Amino acid sequence: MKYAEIITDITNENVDKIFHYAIPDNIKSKICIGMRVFVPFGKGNRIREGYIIGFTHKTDIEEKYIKNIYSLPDEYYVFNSNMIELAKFMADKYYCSLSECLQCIMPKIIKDKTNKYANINYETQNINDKINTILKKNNAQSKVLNLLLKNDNVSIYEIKNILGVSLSPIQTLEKNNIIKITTKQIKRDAINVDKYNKTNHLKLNFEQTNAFNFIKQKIEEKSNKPILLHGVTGSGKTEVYLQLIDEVLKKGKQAIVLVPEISLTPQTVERFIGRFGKKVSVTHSKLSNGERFDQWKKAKNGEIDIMVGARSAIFTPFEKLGIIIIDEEHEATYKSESSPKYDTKEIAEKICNLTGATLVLGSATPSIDTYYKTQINKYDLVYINNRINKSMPEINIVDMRKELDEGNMSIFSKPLFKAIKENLENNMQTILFLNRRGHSTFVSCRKCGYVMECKNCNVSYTYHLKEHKLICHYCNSTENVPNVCPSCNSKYIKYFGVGTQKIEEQIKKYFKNARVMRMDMDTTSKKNSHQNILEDFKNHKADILIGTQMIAKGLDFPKVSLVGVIASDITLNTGDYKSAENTFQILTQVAGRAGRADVKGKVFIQTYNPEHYSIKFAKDNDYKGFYEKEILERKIMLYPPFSNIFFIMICGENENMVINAINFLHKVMMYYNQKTNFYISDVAKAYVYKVNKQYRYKIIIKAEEEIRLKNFVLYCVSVLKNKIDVNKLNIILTLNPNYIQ
DNA sequence: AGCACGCCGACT
DNA sequence: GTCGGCGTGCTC
Repeated sequence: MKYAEIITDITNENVDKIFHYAIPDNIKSKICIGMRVFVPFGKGNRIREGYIIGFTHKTDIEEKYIKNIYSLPDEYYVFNSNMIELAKFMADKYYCSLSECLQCIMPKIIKDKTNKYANINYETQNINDKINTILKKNNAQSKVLNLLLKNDNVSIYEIKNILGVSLSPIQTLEKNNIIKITTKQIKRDAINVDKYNKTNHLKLNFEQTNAFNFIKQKIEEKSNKPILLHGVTGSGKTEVYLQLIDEVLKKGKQAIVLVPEISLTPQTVERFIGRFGKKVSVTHSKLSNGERFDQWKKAKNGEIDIMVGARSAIFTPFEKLGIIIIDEEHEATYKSESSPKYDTKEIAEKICNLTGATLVLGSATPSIDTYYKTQINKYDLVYINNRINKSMPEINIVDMRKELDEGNMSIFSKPLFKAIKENLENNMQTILFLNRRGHSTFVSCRKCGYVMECKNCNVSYTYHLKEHKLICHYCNSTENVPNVCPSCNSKYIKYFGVGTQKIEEQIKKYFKNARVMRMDMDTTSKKNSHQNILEDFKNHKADILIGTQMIAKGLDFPKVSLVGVIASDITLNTGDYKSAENTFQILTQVAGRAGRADVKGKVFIQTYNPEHYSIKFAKDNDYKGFYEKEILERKIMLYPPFSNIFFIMICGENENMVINAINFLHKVMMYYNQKTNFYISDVAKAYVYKVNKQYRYKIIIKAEEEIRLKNFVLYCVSVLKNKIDVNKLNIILTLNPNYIQ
């Protein structure tokens, strides 16, 4: 083949296409698909990074315009052909450039693989004169200086590759203080496998065995239908995963296991490493790029066979992938919120189609979308209806309106208060769940109604007790609490609403001897604090754990026999079509924390909407009932999975420019919609319409067909970009977003 | 995205 | 007569 097909690392739609380069003889024997290359690009022939996605012998470009590949920086390929296919799929599906997708798949450190960087040493006396001496000579040193004069922080590795020089001129320049070489510290904490005790397979019960056999057979049949494992909380799904992975390993294949970041606790890691030891690697967000790269290489070289990690672990480059397991598949974090806005489940499905691996999705509360796919026979379904050896917790709904009628103005209803008291007396542990951090929701004046708001974002400030400050949850700006109302000068400026801090304060007030811990964004910002809190609570160093949704997932604490949900209405009243689904899921998940050992658990759900179906079905632990009701609602309202929702937001500091652009876009859409007949909303302010001084306006479009909808939006946006200068604006396009903003 | 080219106004 | 503003258009 005469030419290499190359995608540059530039992320811009104008250059999002294949460029053809000739292959010089000296690299012909080494070059292969998926390798990185350095190529001269553009009029200045600046050296840029590129990726080989194919070879060809024909091109429309005249021979004389074809340039040579400059060099190959790596000895190995970064992408195999499946990954290139995957990147193409992503670029098309998530409307972004191929370059962006390739760079999303590859480990970030590859881009600056070495940790030594060179710069001109401007601290040296008469540095410019010294450089000019050297530059006249036209030797290797002058080449290096020319490069460094144009670019800062060039890695030694790149200098050698780009210029084709040896280390020697670089060393000489350093010795003469012309350039300075700095070393970036890369920390490598490999997992110490030895500290984990080896475990063996546990005996599966009837339902687990059934699920295991079902999936095992699908793997053997090489079925390319994904399988949903619907198992109630505490049903032992993880043990099923472990034994399935063992089956896959026996066949010489490899496994990827995805769990939500907050479930990636030491307990989870322990289960996988305890069973499979050195074959397992774990990635999580706290790893450095260097550590991540180590794992990537190990996976590529077949030194490990199992990767456990959060969302991005889906791109682990196993050559013999046999199974992908996505646990807690309903979790919103599986959707990337920044470009490429990929859905991990869709990516996983694509990878399985490309490699023949089997996709297993697991959840106690499957997403409506996924469950729907089992009902229309796109996915297989297998379930575990019972906990391993215990009964489900007893769930009580508390009508907070009645409590108020009876004169109870406190955060805790009488039944919950009594249960907390009894539980403390029995020396058992309690979890109190509230989906909101901070102390109070907002600070307002009882006399004039003035509410303290953030200056940058139009949201009310949240009062934080410990800092005694008002904190904006959108931009993190803080302000002191006023003594008098800034509007009417009255003293009656007060805190309203409830946050986790307020609950902590109240518990300490009513239960003086109780040991209380709080777990939310504010108490877990330090490294390991998350693990430390959970570890301490597990060891019964506290009686009551108060927390936000990070305590709702997968924790298994035998002494927890009581769970209280303080205000279930918070997730219910978000104005999102998924609010019922989210409420049902979070209630079921948090209730599942109660009574996992030999004590029957009790759950109290406080709500002002006791009749709401999401709360009722959660009480009865009736997923199927909830699904039937919810899917009907979705069908009537034409919400996903019966439609696709496109969320378009335009942001900018100049509000008039934003309004101007979005109104124009709306007009274009209405014009072209005469043919397509989609549902198009009016232009509206985003829920939080000012964030970080940026004004935000939105349009929402609903349509049944995903591809037509996407093409429609992209076309209309291109019309907008041609007619109006949008350089100072940010146009955000999201198909089926997790949340409407 | 960058970078060069190019076509107008201000200044040595 | 030259320097420099950034609008336009191209990149194998």
